[in-house]
Amino acid sequence: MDATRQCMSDQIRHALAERIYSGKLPPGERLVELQIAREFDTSQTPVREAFRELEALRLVESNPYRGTRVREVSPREMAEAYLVRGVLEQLAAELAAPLVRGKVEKLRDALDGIAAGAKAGDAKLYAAENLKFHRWIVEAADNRILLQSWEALSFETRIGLSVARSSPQELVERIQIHIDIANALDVGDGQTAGLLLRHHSHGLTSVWKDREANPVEPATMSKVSTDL
Amino acid sequence: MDATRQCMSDQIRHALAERIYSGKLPPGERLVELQIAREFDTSQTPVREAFRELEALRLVESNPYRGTRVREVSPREMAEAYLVRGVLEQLAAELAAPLVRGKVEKLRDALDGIAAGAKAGDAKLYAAENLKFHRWIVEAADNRILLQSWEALSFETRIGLSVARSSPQELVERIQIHIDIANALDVGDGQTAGLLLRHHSHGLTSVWKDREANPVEPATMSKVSTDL
DNA sequence: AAAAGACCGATTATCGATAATATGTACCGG
DNA sequence: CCGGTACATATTATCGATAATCGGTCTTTT
Repeated sequence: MDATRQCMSDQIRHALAERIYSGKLPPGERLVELQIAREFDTSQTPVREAFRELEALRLVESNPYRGTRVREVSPREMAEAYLVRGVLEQLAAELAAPLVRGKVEKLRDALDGIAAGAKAGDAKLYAAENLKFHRWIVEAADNRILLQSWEALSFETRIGLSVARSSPQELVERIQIHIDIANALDVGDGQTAGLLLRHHSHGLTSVWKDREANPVEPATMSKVSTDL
Repeated sequence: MDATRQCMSDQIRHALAERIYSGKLPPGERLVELQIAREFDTSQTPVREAFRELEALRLVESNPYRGTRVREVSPREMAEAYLVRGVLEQLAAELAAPLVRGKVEKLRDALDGIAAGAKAGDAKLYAAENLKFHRWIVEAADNRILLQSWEALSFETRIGLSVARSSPQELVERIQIHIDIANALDVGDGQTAGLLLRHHSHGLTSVWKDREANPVEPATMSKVSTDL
């Protein structure tokens, strides 16, 4: 938002978020207030405020008098998040389609990146470009609330990438659906793009749902409503 | 979570949220840290922490060195929120249906409350029961992430109550769709229930879409909309 | 008179210190 | 040897005071 972050608490929040997303601070890692304060050459107060904000973003978790630590995301939560993300992106596609028909150049750029990453077996590049691809669609929907809701799930999904390992071949297989999505949006077919996105996201839940004793039950996707 | 809120910042957050939801603190109202601190007989620090948490809940908005105030929700945001809520509830219905088939007693209780509120023209009752109805479905989906995403929209929708107007007759007309939704869930038809929910929520966006130009006049505030 | 700048009061952001609480460890009676 | 209690230690929660910044007002300059 601001180029010049004047508030120390904002700087700290930014830095910590970066470390968490990058994996430098792994899930479960304890965050000690005075320790971080010393590192940033500041006092405890701004650190605590940064914690409160990070907590709201669900990046960290804190209990009274017991401290703050990087949040752990269970497989179940991952599966749940992908279900939600699926319907959000479906809506995004439906809203975006009429607005972006014939104007999906940027989306195809990300598509190229995805393909490059997949074929090179570069999971990091794939993840970055994939995120760019999906975000573009959600932003194109021109619905701020939708974007915020979607972003609120970014932690789960981003963290997932660094945890779940998909084979290079699986990545290559996922190229096609992204191509189909881009094509559908290009011709203004939001229904199709939406369905593809929802299916795509739903498919990813299977990666997670069997990793725990009690997996989430996905909806029957065979007859997905295409209304509205 | 805890019955005994030991942290002052939690107490403050709780109290302020209550006031905002109830309307005692109207949108736009400025919140001065030391003022609130004095009122709760505490210092500035816990108040600031409460602000950070409320900000994350999007109940308040703050700018560095410029203070914190109760967030204003624009008609556009309201319309956007209902679109998002629609797909979330659609997903909720699809997930919940197989789990609640034949076990929707509680839902019908809320249904009775909705009908009673509508027929009596009791907007407040209608609102409360309506909220209960929808929340029951989302909880029944047994997806914590979905519930969190849904709750994140509660501010927009709850605040809307005090701004939007619906005639008593409109409320009565909305009874039927709730009945249909409950019936569909009762027989395990999540597809139908989901579609009805999405349509229902989508329909409410129209209430907001064209309101930007002509704001509500105080005189007509008696007709309070209570839906969702 | 209008624009620019300095000043003032109010409020926020941060600090250093203190109180409160949790966790781990040694000690005690059994 | 074990369960349980008191103490020591580490860390969090809060406090009171100070520094930084904003917004408006009052000059000053052209």
